[in-house]
Amino acid sequence: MGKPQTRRKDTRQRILDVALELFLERGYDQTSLREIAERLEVTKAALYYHFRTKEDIVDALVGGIGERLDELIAWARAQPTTLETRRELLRRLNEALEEYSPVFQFLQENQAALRGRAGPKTARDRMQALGTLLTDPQSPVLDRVRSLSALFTVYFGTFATSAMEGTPEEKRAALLQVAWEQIDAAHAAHSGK
Amino acid sequence: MGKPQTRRKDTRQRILDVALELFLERGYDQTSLREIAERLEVTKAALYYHFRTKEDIVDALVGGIGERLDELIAWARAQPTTLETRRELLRRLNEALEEYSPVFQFLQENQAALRGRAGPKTARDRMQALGTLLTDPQSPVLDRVRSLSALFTVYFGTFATSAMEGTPEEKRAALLQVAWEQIDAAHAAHSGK
Amino acid sequence: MGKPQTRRKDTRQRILDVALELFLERGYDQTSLREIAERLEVTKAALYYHFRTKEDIVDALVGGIGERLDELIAWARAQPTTLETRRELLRRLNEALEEYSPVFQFLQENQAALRGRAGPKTARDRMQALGTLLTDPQSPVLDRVRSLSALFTVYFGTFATSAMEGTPEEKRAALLQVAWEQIDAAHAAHSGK
Amino acid sequence: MGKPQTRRKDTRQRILDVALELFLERGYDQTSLREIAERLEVTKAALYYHFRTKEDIVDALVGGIGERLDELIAWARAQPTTLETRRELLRRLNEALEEYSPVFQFLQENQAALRGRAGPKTARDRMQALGTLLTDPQSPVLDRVRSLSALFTVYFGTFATSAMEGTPEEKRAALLQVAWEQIDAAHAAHSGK
DNA sequence: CATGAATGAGCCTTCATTCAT
DNA sequence: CATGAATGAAGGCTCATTCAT
Repeated sequence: MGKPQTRRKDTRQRILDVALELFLERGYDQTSLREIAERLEVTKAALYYHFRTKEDIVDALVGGIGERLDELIAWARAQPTTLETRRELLRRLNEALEEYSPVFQFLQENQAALRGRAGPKTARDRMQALGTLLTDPQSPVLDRVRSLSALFTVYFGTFATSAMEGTPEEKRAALLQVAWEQIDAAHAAHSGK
Repeated sequence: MGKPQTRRKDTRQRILDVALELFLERGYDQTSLREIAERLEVTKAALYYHFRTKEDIVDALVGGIGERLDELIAWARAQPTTLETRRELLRRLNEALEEYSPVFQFLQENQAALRGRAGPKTARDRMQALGTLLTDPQSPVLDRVRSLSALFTVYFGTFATSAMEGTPEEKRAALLQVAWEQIDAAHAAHSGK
Repeated sequence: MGKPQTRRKDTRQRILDVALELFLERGYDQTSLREIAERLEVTKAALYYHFRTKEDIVDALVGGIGERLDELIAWARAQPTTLETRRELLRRLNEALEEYSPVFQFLQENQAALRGRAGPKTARDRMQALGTLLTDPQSPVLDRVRSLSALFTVYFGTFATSAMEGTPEEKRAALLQVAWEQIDAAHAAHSGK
Repeated sequence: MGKPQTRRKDTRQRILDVALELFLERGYDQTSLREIAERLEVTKAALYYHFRTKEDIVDALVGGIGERLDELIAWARAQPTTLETRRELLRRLNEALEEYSPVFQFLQENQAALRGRAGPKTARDRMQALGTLLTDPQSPVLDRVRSLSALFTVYFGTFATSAMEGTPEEKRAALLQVAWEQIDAAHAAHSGK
């Protein structure tokens, strides 16, 4: 009754939350399981009851996002490669990025630390897949760069605008509009020929 | 007495080369001084003759780039804030990025690992300074995003296009043109008012 | 009410079987309770329902054999110290060894790991007791070695001949005959004087 | 001047000595590197300067003995398979065993703990090779057991007689004589046919 | 210039064990 | 009977760093 000895059911989720928190604060390699355990006020061994290794924590953290993007890619592949599809793809990508924002930031900032693991390898593949879906393969370099630029705008802009003034909706709309202008331009030049 | 004995092409530089190589291959935190020493076929202690700490190696690696960018920022600040200045700023930024390409990649991929160190803190500051120099502070969100997008295009495009087909010159030109279009648009909307 | 429900052939015995199996495969110290539980498809905690500690499992495993040998020793002590008694002692020892063969092998291969535990201390005592029963204390070194050799022949031969060709009966008979020849020789020299 | 800070040259050998000492006292698995380091009054990390892993310590410990036995086996193979050769083989084996007595005891008592390592696999092979060299392959089971028994006598007797009264020379002579009688018997029966 | 030897801190991981349910 | 969750202790190992030579 004195101590909060509640056998919490959601320890697993709490571990993930705190881990992400610390990974963002101090970086993956510099975050030890001891620190995670301490902030949770459990022992290191408790973490190992829920996750077999430190990497497993990362996997659980980034797992959802992978599926989310794969769905997105699958959806885009099933659509006709029209300008409209591409606009919608960027919109959905922005949506996904905002939903998983902290995890994306974690992946972004810890690329090197996670190299060799399962996650990031496919992360790069996914970025590439998205790039391909936004570009016509036979289009000139200039248009391919425009498409790439649109992707960057949505991808990095989602994080970079967080410090910018303005309402989230306003910024989001601006991001999408700019990205759209870029694929519009890529498309126009190419199909107008 | 004039020149150093150049026994093996300057050990200090060889250390930096190998360190960067390994930092890019395996990440900063996952690269131990032992590995660097082994690849160089010297002892760990030898590294300590040339650098006081592991961080000192990073500092030496990213030192030049910092000055380079600071010069760039200083130059831009000394210019009138015209469209032409901004175009030239992007051009020079692209030049700097290509010159220091591997170091930039290292900084990019190891953000989290280097957090808290001297380098990256100012790195973020510099990115921000560049962003500010490309935007008019009182311009609407949409234009600020356009400028940001121009910066991303040059910044990330320099790395991302390395796998793309086309000659380096061609890709470089395309990158700059796309970035220019974006600040042009930002500028036009704003000044046309 | 009479018989236990024998739900799955007596869990306690299954634990012992699997434990012995694993102790032989991987060694006592290298076998964790987790492994035992996993192979049994129960939880670790279930083991603790049946055995208070890991050592208790060992004790249950080697318990029977201890009593068996103690009986053997008690029997031999109650007999006159004749050649015939010694022959019969070796025969019964061989019988016991074959009956408990895997447990003996376990004890044999894990002597060091079990040191300090209850079992093996007395195991050594028993070996010594057997040695004493096969030798006349005042006999010359040579004859004492002969008796020791007879003991080794039965003791280690039981395991060592398992890979040898021939029927078990044949090998067993050979083992005993050789051991007998040795105590015969020890006896003859001594009593013939 | 106060503390014995002498940078001792022979730390590597001291590690091996203390390791063997502790492995014999408490068993391989139950001896931690911390304990070895403490008894040596150095840090654990110092051990790792001299040996890459705990297993490497074992390898260094049992390395010499392997070569010793391989030489012995090679020598025996180069001789004619006469009774005289076999006698001499047993004599030399006894010599080797006494020379490396503690290491043999360590291998003997920690068989299970060392399973899967390099050492013991070949240890078993060597025992078998010695067994083969002492027996004629086509001889009857009884004679093969006699040869095996001779091997046991020398092999285990070397350790088992350490507690027995009598001078070392006396015991050694007795051991060899008993072993010889056994191969003599094996040989006589076989060649007398 | 450079090395061999060593340290102190810390890391990830595993283990035997406990206990409320 | 049995489990899910957790603990405390310890283990093997690696790392950045130091220093006498």
